[in-house]
Amino acid sequence: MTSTRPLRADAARNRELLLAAAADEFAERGLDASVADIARRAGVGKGTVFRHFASKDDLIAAIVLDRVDALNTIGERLLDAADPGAALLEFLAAAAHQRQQRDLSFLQEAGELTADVKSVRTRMFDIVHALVDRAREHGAVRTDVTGADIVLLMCAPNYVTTYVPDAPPDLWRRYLAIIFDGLRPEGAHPLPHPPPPTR
Amino acid sequence: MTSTRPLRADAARNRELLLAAAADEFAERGLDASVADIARRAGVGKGTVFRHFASKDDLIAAIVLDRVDALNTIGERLLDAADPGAALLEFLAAAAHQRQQRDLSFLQEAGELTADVKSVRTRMFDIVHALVDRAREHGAVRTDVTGADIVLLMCAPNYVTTYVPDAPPDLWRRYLAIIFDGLRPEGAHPLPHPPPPTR
DNA sequence: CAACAAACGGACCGGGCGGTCAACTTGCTA
DNA sequence: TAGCAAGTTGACCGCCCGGTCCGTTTGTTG
Repeated sequence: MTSTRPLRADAARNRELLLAAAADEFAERGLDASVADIARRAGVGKGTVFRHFASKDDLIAAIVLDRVDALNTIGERLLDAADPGAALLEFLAAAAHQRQQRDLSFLQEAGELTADVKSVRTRMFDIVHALVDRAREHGAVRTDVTGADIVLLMCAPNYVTTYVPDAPPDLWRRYLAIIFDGLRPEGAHPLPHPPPPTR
Repeated sequence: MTSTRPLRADAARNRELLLAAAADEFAERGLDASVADIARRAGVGKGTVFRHFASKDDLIAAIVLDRVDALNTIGERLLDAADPGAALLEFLAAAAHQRQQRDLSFLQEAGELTADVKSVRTRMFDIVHALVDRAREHGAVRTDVTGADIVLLMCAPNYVTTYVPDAPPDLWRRYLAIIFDGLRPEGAHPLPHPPPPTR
């Protein structure tokens, strides 16, 4: 355990400024927004970025960690909701709400991951699987979809809206509704391909 | 009209090699695969790339044009199919089949587009709208989805599979089926957000 | 308030990118 | 088959990126 003494006041403030600026910049310009731009947006020098985060990937990982962790907290709370179908829907809404798809792609793409990131990811998978299992048992979701399916479909609502310029901020709700209707048992047609492994 | 005299034999061959190599490279590595890699894969020098295409964007545009055009041809053929619901599904399958989502994102993102690209795009929108209208009138698709919705959802099946490493090549069929079930009238729940404008 | 470590900032570096160019090769045609 | 335009090539250019480094500033502590 690296017993780390508390940050100096200005350093702590800058760290938060950086995280916020980076999140904004990534949301606007995608993951290849430049470190220099992020620093400028936060009002600090570029060197400061690397004082707080070992590399750009490290900065991204810090953001992802925060957000997936927040999502996990929501998910865990929903695990004993009265209506499992509504709980799953709410979880997916929460995921879409904070443009989670970039986080997800980072979680998958990044070659080797920190232990932190790995653990938060498997925890998320577990939660999704549990939510889906409960919803399925409750008859709220068709019997042939798995947790792995939902993990993949999770960021689709947000993704499709990236194609419309100046999209209204909650257009994703429309596509989440359509996709969720496709997950319901009513009117389900058999699926032509087996699900991917759980991993 | 630039009345262009026919290409020399080796030049024509190299052009095809380049288009094929670029399509492969873009499919594997995404749109920021380097021009140098594309040239190497095609077995030509880097300068040759720029003799055939004014810029990297121009090369991308040429590929997109080809593929969207091919898709349009399929779409037009499907316009007078016996079963409009099946026709729409088949169109979406054709779109997913050739990893159309990168094309789509280029069509939308690229700031200013060639007249060619613009025309092929509006033609595609028209075709999708016609397919959807027919399917809706036939009762194969819920009444509250529009052509614009389908244009957006078109590449989602492919997109979601990009997250699974070593995905089986037609895993997208599974997610197309789920999404298409969400488009059917049976068991449709009202949508919480109006559709985006047609443009 | 003195003094020191912690934090900061921006010039700087190496590398890879898209794109250019001039010397060289090659397919076509008379 | 001779000659030339069309085509090819890879070294080269300028640019921007992630990351480093060290002289300077600043919060903290006794």
